[in-house]
Amino acid sequence: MSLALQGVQMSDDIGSRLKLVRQIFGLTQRELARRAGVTNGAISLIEQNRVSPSISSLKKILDGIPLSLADFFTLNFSPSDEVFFTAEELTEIAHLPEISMRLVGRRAKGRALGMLREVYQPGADTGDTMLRHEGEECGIVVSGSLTVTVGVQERVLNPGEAYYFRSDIPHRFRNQGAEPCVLISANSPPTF
Amino acid sequence: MSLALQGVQMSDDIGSRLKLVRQIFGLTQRELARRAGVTNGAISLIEQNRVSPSISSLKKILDGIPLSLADFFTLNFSPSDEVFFTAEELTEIAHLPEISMRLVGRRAKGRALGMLREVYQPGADTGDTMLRHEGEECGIVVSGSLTVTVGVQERVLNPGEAYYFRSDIPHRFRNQGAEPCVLISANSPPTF
DNA sequence: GAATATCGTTGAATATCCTAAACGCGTGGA
DNA sequence: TCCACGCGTTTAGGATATTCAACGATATTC
Repeated sequence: MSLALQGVQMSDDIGSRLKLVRQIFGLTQRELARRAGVTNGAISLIEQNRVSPSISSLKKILDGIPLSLADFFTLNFSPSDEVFFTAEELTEIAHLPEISMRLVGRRAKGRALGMLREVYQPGADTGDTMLRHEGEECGIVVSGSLTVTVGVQERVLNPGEAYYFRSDIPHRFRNQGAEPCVLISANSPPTF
Repeated sequence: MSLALQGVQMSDDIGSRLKLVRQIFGLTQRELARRAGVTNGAISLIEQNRVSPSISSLKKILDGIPLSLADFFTLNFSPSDEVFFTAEELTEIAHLPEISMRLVGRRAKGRALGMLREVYQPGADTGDTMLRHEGEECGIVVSGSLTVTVGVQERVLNPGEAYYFRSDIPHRFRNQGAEPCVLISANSPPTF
C-alpha cells in the first residue's frame, strides 16, 4: 500500500519529501508554484536539494497544498499494514524479570502512537533515573495497584485510575501491592 | 507550570519558538551557536523574526540542542498541569446509551495523545459511517470481546488482544458477546 | 568603582536563496 | 511533419540570509 518510496529519510532530504507530498496531492511544480505564489524554478531547485529553502518560503509552498509545517515534517510514508494482534503477538520490549512490557505491533519508525500492555510484579520498580524521554504519555490501571511518581507528585493508582504527563518530567513506576499490576499505557511520539 | 509564554502560535513565529526551546534547554545564544556551528548573531536575528532561516541552518541549530525538525514544529507549549485522575474524574465524551467513552484528563487542545476507557454493552454498535478522522489509533481489549472492522478486515478481539490502524480507514466497533466489553484505546493526534 | 566577563544586538561584507526568463524534452493535435 | 503546449531544469541577477566584528547593557570580581 501507500506510495512506493522507501529511501526518504525523516528529517533530511526535504527535496524528496516535498516532491512526494506534491505528487500525492496531484500537483505539478508550476501548479503548486502558482497556488503558493512562488516560482516553479524555486520548487525545482528545492526538490533537487540544490538549495535549502527558508522557513518562510517553505511555509508559503506548503500553504499552497495546503499542509502545515508540523505535518510536513511529521508525515509518515511507511505505515504498517498489520491491524490485529493476539496477546502473544504483542512485541516484548522489556527484558526485566519483574516487569513485562509488550508493544502493540512491531517496533516501527514513523508511527504516531505507541501502546503497551505492562505487567508489574509485586515489588517491581523502574527506578527514577532512567525514565526521561520526549513526548507525552498516558495510562490506565486495569488490575492491581501502581505507585506512580511524576516530578514531585506521587500517587497510588487503583483499577480504572489514570495518569497523563509530559515524558520529559522524571517519572517512576512501582508496584508496592501484593498482586501483579496490569497497566495499559500509550505514548506519543512512540518511544519504542 | 511550564514557561509563561502564551502568545506563541503554532506554525508561525519561528523566532519565539526557537527562543523558548533554547531557554527550556538552558542555553544562551552563544552556547547554542557554538554547538550548532553557526554564529550567535544568526540566532539573534532568527529569534527576532528579522530573518527566516533556511531549513538547513534551522536544522543545524536544532541539532545543537538536540531536537528534530518534526519535534520543533510539533512541540506543544501548553500542557495541562493535571497528572492523576480517578475513574470518576475521567471525562465522559460519548452520549450513547450502550457505549461509554471516558477520556483521561480534560479535553485539551495541543496534546499529543488521547486515551479512552470505553465500555460497550452487549449489542452496542458504533455503525460504520461516522468513524473517519485523521491520525492513528490503537487499543487493547481488557474484558469481554469486541468485533472490530477496519476497512475490509474484521476480527473478534478477546481480552489481551489489540488493534492498530490509521484512522482514515473506515472502522466500526460492535459488542456481539453477552457481557460488557471494556476497551482501552489511544489515538494520536487526539480526536477529542 | 573600575576591570572583566557574558549577555543579546547591530552594521558591513559575504554567502545563499529566489525570481525571471530562457532551455531541452516529450506528447498530442492540426 | 511540424507546431504548440506543458513538463521539469537551468542560468544570471536581485533579494535575502549569515558571518564577522564591534557595541551597549548587565552582573560579578577584585
